[in-house]
Amino acid sequence: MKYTISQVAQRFGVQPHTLRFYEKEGIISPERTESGIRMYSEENISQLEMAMCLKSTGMPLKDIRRYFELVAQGDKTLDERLEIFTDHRTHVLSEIEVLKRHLCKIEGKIKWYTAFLEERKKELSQKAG
Amino acid sequence: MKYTISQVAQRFGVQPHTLRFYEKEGIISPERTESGIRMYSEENISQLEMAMCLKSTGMPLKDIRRYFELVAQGDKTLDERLEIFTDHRTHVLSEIEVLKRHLCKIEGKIKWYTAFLEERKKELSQKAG
DNA sequence: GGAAAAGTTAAACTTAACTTAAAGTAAAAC
DNA sequence: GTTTTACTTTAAGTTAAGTTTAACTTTTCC
Repeated sequence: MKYTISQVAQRFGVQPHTLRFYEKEGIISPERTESGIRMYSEENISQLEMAMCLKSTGMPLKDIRRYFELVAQGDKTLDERLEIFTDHRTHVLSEIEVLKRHLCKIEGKIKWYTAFLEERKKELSQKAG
Repeated sequence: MKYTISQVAQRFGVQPHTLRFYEKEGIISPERTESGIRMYSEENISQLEMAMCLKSTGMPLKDIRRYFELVAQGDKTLDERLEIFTDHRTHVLSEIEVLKRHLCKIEGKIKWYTAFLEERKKELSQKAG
């Protein structure tokens, strides 16, 4: 099964020009029909899935391009690709830790504000009663 | 205890000009000495801590400014401030979920590559042996 | 056959969060 | 007293990841 640019765009929630932009950046280059229309293969789709995974975990486009360059170079780059993933895992784990740590602070604030507002409500109803 | 701009900068791992930039953006405005030198109070420090917490969890500077504007307006804005924090908690939680979900994919790749490379190593040692 | 979608190149624009530079004055620290 | 450090303003530059516009051609779909 092959897909047109707008089908793929819709699937990934982006605009067609974004996919052309990614292509220009050397990330995913689909085959073309004789007349020059982009046709994305199933493999292109799963490449894009990986690209989106890396992107939404904070990998810059130039590093994503690098990864796909290595893929294109075949088996001799397996070690380097593994390294990219292990490094990126470390990065994602530390991002999660940062978020969790700060989440605690935010939840502390929420508790504080909630308690304070609750207290104020009580006082008001006492005065009223 | 009061702190100079460079002491504060060092503490938060930023440059002095970044703190001046935040001031220009209406986030944290320390008092000045008679001669015009910025002196950050303990309160300024804890404000900055909160600002950094919000920033590193993805809140844009303009929203951080808005929060401090509300703080400056006193108790009448408590509800709105609580809402900012509860909304932001939701945001952070969903970011953590996204990261965790994609982390699984990345770990899947790591397993796959590791197994593949392991297999290849075995084959090589068999040929050699 | 006409509308909708796809193609092209090239350049300008956008937003966020700074950074750098220029160019000089003033204050503080040792 | 001299070397840091801090101050000012204004403006331009940077990076990332697109978006928008222009201006026009070509294909495909109904």
